[in-house]
Amino acid sequence: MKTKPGRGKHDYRFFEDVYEVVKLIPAGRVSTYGAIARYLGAARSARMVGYAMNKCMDRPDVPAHRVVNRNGMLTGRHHFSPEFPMDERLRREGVQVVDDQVQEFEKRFWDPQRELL
DNA sequence: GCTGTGACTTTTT
DNA sequence: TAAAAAGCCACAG
Repeated sequence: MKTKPGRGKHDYRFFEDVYEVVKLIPAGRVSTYGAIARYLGAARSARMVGYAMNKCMDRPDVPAHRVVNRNGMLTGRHHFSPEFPMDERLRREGVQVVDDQVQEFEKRFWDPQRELL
């Protein structure tokens, strides 16, 4: 991803690239804000990834529930609709979640840098 | 174009 | 070991 050809550096949309990566996360797997930020070449912009997620709530095509913090904790569950909670969506995909914590997080972790190359 | 902000992460008390 | 502080930066107003 990163900057697309033909698109000036000024027009670079960080959020758009975040969404693209998030959409690539396979069902039943989870990734982290930091990993996504690193893959996009903005290692110090992990917060921005979370910020992007906040804005993507009106985008059904972005599985924001598969993005957690580096400890596998569902820090953003309160931003989801109460009728479709983050942990419930994950469980439906086969991810065990106990007390806002992804179980076997290291095995579920999906690193775009490694998996996507 | 300056200011505040945040679904993070790392370092320092 | 747990809590607090500090970097970090794209985006919105």
